[in-house]
Amino acid sequence: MSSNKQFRMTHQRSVILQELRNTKTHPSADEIYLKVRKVLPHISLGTVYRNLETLHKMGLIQKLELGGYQKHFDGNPDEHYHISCIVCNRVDDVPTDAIKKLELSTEGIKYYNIISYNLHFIGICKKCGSSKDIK
Amino acid sequence: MSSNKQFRMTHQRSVILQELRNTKTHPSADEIYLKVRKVLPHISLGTVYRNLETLHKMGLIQKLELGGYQKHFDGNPDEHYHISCIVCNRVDDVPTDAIKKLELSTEGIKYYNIISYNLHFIGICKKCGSSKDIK
DNA sequence: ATCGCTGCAAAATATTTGCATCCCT
DNA sequence: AGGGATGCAAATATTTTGCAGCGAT
Repeated sequence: MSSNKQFRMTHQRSVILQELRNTKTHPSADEIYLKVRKVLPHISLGTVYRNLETLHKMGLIQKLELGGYQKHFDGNPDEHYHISCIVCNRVDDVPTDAIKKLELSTEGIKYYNIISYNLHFIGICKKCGSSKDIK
Repeated sequence: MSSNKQFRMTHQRSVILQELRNTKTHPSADEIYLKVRKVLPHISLGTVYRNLETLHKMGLIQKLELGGYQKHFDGNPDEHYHISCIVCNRVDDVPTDAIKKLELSTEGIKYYNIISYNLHFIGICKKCGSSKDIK
């Protein structure tokens, strides 16, 4: 009824998806744009944004809204958690087994129909932590 | 040494803080701007942004980066969780006792020095859930 | 042959910043 | 008096969108 749109797998879309799958750094849209341009020099930033949104709707990638200025993207669509460095903003995966127990009772939440939750860790990465005053 | 700046409590800053403390809706910067203008008609949006940042640095308010387009602000600086509606973007507090147990083992995370974590719930609020096709 | 997708550029949003002046401490 | 804060406006930064032509199915 509502959204029966056919998604196509264009060359641009495919290259963006491959780039994300081959990267562990959870890049932002403009970082993806710069990388993809090495393969497709004429691709536009608008196309990158549109494809990231589409790939997200297709369930093939994750759109990470971890705060900060930009959104980041993750080629792994399976649920997992992230940790980001408050100094350099890098984003890493948190291995699922790092979380011993997450037991929630959402009975106290009456006004909402809960769909999911995000657990996002904030810290300082080894690189930034060891270089205290090197900006 | 590094940041020994003296913060002043100006009229504008005070009004913004009061507004946030009297509001439960976790407003965005422009919503705060519109409300504060009723008291201070000549305040500028830049001043609102600067003060929200400063009040955050002073530890008096929280800056919520819950994804989505804008940042939201919370006059309650104490740690608590939030839930937002994917339809209308409203943000509510999650009562602490709604969380039965959150037991984490962060031993699996080696590369980071963990400072904190955000637990952010996503759902559909009663108002948006009951009106299925009313946009 | 559809109809979604692309490149380009302009527009829309959100936030930051330079500067002269103001005013809290 | 000193230096942080303000108002105004211009500048950034990020993301979205209109449009004519292109191309996947």
